[in-house]
Amino acid sequence: MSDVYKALADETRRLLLDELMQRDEQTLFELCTKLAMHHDLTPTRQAVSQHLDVLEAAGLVRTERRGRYKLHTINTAPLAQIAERWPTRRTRT
Amino acid sequence: MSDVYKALADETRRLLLDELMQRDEQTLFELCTKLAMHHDLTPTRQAVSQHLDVLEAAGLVRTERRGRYKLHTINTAPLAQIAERWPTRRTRT
DNA sequence: AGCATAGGCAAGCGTTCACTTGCATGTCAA
DNA sequence: TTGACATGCAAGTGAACGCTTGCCTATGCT
Repeated sequence: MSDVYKALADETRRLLLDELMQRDEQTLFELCTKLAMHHDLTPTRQAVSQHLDVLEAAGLVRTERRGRYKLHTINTAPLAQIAERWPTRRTRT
Repeated sequence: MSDVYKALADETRRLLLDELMQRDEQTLFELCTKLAMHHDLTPTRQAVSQHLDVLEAAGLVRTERRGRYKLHTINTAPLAQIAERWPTRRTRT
């Protein structure tokens, strides 16, 4: 779980998760394009690739090779555990 | 919210939140002691103080001065927003 | 085969971060 | 008032981080 928190610390990685929420199974180039179009971010392809590596190592992204394409899919499971660790205590009634 | 994610990136800060979940209104020294007792961590007082500053800046900790004591209390509200940003999609039925 | 496309590897660079050290401020009790 | 206690401020250091650059591998199409 330590890797999950570190993965979320970067804004670009959070935006990548946002884009994957919109649609699963996106390639590196698709995600690069959307960062530029939706968020005016123009990091290099390698930078985005490294971000995706971090997300995958944290278990937040699953990948699948299909021919020369590598498809990325979000996995929200680790995120649910964050809210569970520090649950909002019930207001005394 | 960006500060919230960065605040959570450090393990010591997450443990501080854990301790504040156990009991609110703890002083800097109390938290230092608990890090040592419960987690075998012995950072200096200043290091812990800086961590608490980060947590406060992120809105995850509220403080109140009472005489020479500064009491720290957790605020879980920002944490709930994390799970809301990337909700687990319902499995197709 | 030849070429374009999609992605991978690795070194280098500047910044941020966590931490320590040293000193200063403020509060309370005797 | 004096001393002990709780906290604050600031500079310095080493490591981690995000990013770029340059080159390499692999797949698919004509």
